[in-house]
Amino acid sequence: MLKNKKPAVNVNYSRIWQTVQLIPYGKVACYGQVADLAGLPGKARLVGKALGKVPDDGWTGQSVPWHRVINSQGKISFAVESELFARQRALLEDEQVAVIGNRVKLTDFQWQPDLAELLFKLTY
DNA sequence: ATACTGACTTTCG
DNA sequence: ACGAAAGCCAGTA
Repeated sequence: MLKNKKPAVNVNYSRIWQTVQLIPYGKVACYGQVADLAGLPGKARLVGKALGKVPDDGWTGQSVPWHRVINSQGKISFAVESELFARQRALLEDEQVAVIGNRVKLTDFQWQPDLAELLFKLTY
C-alpha cells in the first residue's frame, strides 16, 4: 500500500484563511485572535505565514482580507518603510479604519466575533 | 536531525 | 508609553 502524501495545501492554512474571511469590513483582528478562533492557540506566528501564502485567486471563491490582521499592539507588522506596510495601511484607510501614528485603536476597531455566528460559519 | 527564521505575544524596566 | 528581552513554534534550509 502506498503511503499518503502530504496535502498540497496545509490544512491549518485553510482554516486560517477561512477564519480571516469572517473579519468584517471596517474591523481588524490580531494574529493571536485569529489563531485562537481557527483552533490553533499559541500559533500566532503561523497566521502570518499563512497570510503570506494566500492563493492569488483567494480561497474557495472568496478573497482573503489579509490587511485586516494586525498585531496585538494595534500595529501593522511590516517595517514602516516597506511597500507592504504602505499597501496595508491604504487598504485599511479605504474602509474607514483609522491608522494614526502607525497604530489602529483596537478599542474602536477590533472585531468582536459573535459566537453563535462563528459556530454557524466555521466548518471544522 | 539540527539550526535559523519570522506578517507574534507577553513581561519588564 | 515604549523598547528590549524572552518565550514561542511551525516552516524552511
